Amino acid sequence: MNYQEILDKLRECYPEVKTALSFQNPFELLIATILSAQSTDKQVNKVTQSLFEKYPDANAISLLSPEELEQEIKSIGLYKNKSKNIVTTSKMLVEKYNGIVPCTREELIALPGVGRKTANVVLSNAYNIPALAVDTHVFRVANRLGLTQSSNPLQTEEQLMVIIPEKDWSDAHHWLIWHGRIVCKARRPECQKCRLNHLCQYLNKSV
DNA sequence: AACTCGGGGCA
DNA sequence: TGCCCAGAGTT
Repeated sequence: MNYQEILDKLRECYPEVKTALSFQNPFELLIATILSAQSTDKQVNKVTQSLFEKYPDANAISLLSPEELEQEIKSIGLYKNKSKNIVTTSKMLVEKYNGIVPCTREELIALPGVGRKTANVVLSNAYNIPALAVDTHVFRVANRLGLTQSSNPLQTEEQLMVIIPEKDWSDAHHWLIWHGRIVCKARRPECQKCRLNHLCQYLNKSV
């Protein structure tokens, strides 16, 4: 399998690296990424605009009750868990890190609501620390294209980091997500429109 | 490994 | 009306 050919094709298909959650500072990116779990980026962007206007930092959100935060974010779904986690996370940021989002994977994952994928997003996008975030799209698309042969997201992450140059980890994350959302969808992938179908095994084999 | 959280967008 | 969404925590 020619990995480089697939990666070149992805870069060609998605030349400008699009980030659905384009947040400037680490705190906003962290909260937006926690909120994005199983929710669409449209839903998240709609909620975060007013949220960060009223409560711009960890200290402000740490003073809210989970019920108060629920009212701000209830339109995105899964809001009870997310409200509780975000308030607790904000309190931990204030108490342990002086309100600053930490920049190690271990410290990030220790925050409630933050798993490996969210931690990697913050590391790579907010702190420019090389990390390859694997979500459901990346996991599915990388397997279908034959970039990986993986049974869980951590395996996908490890295998992709071997194949892809470190400088491209963040870009590759976005290529694979965009491809997964637009073409290589979970249920009804549009293989006839896919510009990688000539070198993809998913069309001929059923994965 | 399976289950739960969930309102809103869209066909 | 039914299906699905930039995951994480619990059992």
